[in-house]
Amino acid sequence: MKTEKISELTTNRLSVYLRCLNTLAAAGIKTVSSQALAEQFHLNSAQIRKDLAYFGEFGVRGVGYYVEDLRQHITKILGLDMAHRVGIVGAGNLGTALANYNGFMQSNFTVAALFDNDKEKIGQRIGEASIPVYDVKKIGRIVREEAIDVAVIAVPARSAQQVLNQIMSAGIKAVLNFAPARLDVRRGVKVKTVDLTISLESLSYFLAEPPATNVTRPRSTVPYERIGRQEEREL
Amino acid sequence: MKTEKISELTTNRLSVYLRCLNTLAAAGIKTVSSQALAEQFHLNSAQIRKDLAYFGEFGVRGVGYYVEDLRQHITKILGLDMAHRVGIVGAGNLGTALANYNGFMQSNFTVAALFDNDKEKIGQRIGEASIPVYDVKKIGRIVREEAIDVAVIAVPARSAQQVLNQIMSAGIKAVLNFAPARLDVRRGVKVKTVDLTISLESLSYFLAEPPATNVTRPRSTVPYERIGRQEEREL
DNA sequence: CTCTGTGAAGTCATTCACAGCG
DNA sequence: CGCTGTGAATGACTTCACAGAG
Repeated sequence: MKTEKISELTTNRLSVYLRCLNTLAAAGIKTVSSQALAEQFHLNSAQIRKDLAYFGEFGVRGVGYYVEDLRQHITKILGLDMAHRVGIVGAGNLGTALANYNGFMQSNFTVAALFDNDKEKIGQRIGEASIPVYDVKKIGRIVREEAIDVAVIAVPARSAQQVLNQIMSAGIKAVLNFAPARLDVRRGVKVKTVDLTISLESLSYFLAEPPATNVTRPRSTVPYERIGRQEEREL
Repeated sequence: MKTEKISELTTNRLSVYLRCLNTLAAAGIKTVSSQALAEQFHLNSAQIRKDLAYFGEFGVRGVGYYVEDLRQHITKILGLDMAHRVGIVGAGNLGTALANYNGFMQSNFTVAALFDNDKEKIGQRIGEASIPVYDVKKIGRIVREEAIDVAVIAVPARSAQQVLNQIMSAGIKAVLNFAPARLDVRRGVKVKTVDLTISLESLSYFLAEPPATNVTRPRSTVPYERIGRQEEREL
């Protein structure tokens, strides 16, 4: 355990490891070596050990890791032992789809509010969970009242910066952004951008490529689609 | 121009450059130097030049790049001069939201079909564009009939591999996957995964961090949120 | 004897810095 | 003289390989 700075690549992989451990736990597996984990999920065993070693010595030499124990450690490290409350800005197609998306809950995230500037939508309630839609101007107040700590930007690119500014002013420190736009981010705030335009255009390049430069991949079966040195950059 | 292998990071950035050039063109700017481009959009000028130089010598020494000319070159390189037809598998919240999403069209993508296994949904038509929902079993035929060349996976994680297999059997070579799952990919097929679980859990880590390791960012204003060596890995 | 934790080596990406074209 | 295109330098991430704990 060395107190270096933790790369985002590492935290992304911790999330993957956690998912793998959940699978193992569900299958009743009690212990697992880094090598077994690597083989089963197409990861690299040294990388697993190194990632984990940043946070402590969780393994037992000659044995491996205790699945349940490691699961709890990673949950704690990722802060998933704390509940998070999410506010989604933009109650359009994407925003409402995300509000109904169940994948949030599994990681201890609850969608507490939607925000929009459309008079028609404000005051409505969305989905089975009946999540209220507030005026986007009230972000500050609602964030406080609802103890929201994570924001999602699901507005058109042209409004994204303005929305982000309001979000940051409300004191939110973690933002998931779906707008295909460059955003200026205040220090101490973390924005993760999911840019579908870039993803699609990059796929298009792959299709456009004349020869088999396509054979960039080392194996035909790819490790968890390589959460490695490719892709998953900040935007 | 050296015919090396092109990294996905480069193609991602080409998409960003294209977006920047569109902004410049809309503002009536005719030429731009790599340095001006870098400053305005928080990029690195050497990287821009290097990325572009992979594909040819588009610049003019002493002048820079002709905006319109470069725009067309990048459009061609990314294969965005060809129309793409998209099939979305999974007509749930996310799938239908994506079907209605307009951002696709701007890059010459058209959503031609949705697929689902829910009898209730099959036969319906979704959204303003009235996109038909087909039985997921008919992927092969519809892909042929509708000349679909890009697939989107918007189904639960447990079905994702099976769906991908059908997609690959239908001859699709480019896939955008939203299922938080490890997928085994056949050689010659490109899968880009957008894993919201990982994104969220990684954000959670940031919130959980006790000290200011938060200050990972070099500048307070971040270059297009750094499509660099951080994030944007394959999953 | 197995498997972790980790220094060292290797690989890949970004940035620097400059020769040389226009 | 300004700016591109690019080799060289730097930096970041991954993988190797092994000492040593259990």
